[in-house]
Amino acid sequence: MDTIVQPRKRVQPIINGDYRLQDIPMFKKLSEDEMLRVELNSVVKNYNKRAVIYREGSRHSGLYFVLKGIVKVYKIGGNGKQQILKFAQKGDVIGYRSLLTNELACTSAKAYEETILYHVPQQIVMELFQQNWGFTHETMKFMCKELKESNMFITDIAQKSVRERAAEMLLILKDEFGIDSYNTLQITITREDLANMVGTVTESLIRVMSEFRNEKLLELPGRKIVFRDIAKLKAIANI
Amino acid sequence: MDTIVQPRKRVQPIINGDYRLQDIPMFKKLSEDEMLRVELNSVVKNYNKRAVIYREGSRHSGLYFVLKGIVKVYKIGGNGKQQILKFAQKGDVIGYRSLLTNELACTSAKAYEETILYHVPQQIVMELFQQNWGFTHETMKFMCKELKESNMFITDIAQKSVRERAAEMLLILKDEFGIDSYNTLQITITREDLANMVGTVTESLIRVMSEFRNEKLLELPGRKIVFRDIAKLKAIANI
DNA sequence: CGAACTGTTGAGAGGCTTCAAGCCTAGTGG
DNA sequence: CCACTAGGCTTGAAGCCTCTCAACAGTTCG
Repeated sequence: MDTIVQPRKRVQPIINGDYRLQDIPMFKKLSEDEMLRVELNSVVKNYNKRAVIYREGSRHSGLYFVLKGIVKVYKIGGNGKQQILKFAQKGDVIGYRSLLTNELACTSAKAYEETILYHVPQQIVMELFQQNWGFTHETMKFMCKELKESNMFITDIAQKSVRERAAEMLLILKDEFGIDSYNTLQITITREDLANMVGTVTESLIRVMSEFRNEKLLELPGRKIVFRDIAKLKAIANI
Repeated sequence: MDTIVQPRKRVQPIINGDYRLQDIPMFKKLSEDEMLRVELNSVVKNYNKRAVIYREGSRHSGLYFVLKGIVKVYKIGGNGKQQILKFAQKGDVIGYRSLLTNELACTSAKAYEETILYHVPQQIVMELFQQNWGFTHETMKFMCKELKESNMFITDIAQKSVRERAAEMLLILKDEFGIDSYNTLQITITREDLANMVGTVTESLIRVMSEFRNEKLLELPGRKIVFRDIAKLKAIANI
């Protein structure tokens, strides 16, 4: 953890067009010196599809920034069923809760497709928090965003029907991952995982999706999801 | 907002045994000078039972620390039904999300009984964040605690039955507000609000409570809730 | 090519909500 | 201080939504 410059260790992302550290809001706040200190002490990690990043109840240190790919963050309920809390993608941060509280992880994280993470060790992050308010503020804002989303989700799941929640979740995925020029959702997700996001069982989710297809709101070729009538979906979602 | 000492404005709480600023974890991290600056610029506010502190969609600035009483924090769903997100009590902070993001409030807060809050204006809080890492860290840890609780609640509400969630919520209230020597819960809460916490309708919550009474797990004299068999409640809650 | 996983539909059961009616209590005003 | 009234509490009945169980089709990947 010394501060001697070690050019060999200089990481690729800063120069690679596909995934640049500068794209991450928190890193924009760092000075050149601070950025160098981060780069000298951080590691780029590659994960295959379905590889576990960390597991509920385990100890892990530092922050993980998503440079590329998608990470599924979830909890296992008492009956062994997954509840998906979010899909983190490029620019998102995971693992900050354990870092700040020194507690064991309360969620699990798994690569949902080929994923590249940037791991910054605990000591470096804590240094940045103490010396760079802009970095800290961005982190706090990110936490606030997640808290707001959690509060909305709690209210929805407690009060809306499966049909309403499914419509809403599809629209959320659309906003987060986008659609192509044919209105095809840009994330491939299994029915089971969709159900685990919505908070229902696979069969119920499939029935609702079939309803949406029959009502010409969606097309469902293979595992793709194509939006046909976003306005009506919004009306159903009640947002 | 000048820094001239104004002894007249020195607030009571610091010396009143009932509610002392020193009891709030974040304030423990402040230097004497910082504490004085806070005191010179903050206001003690009293709220009657049912008084609104802030409303969803409104703008409010600064942090509210609970010195005494209980604050109900909730959201209104699409159908107008309340979802209670938490009961804040002595030592808790509310309103930090709007402060950090400069967005409108995404929840409402109401005094649940006679309540005393300590309001610290935005500028002062932001100064403290920038100059005192201990204060900032405590705030972040508080946010992490709420995020963890949100994640657990999402998983529970998505996967557990009303009966399980009701048992769990009673145990959470017991841990947060305590019981007296007769095992009586130290918060008086209406059935409707209990239902709004659990995420169900009043009638369903009442039916479950009646079951618990018939099974000798609870006694329900008037509006009091007396615990008779905490072990069995834990078994039902599945925790 | 076959095994394992994913997707789909049907039937049935049961948990939860809705609607309705009446009782109880806490707080208010005379 | 007491009567009154509004709001909180409770139970019943009916029906819908969602889950469970089961069977089978389609897909993916070693």
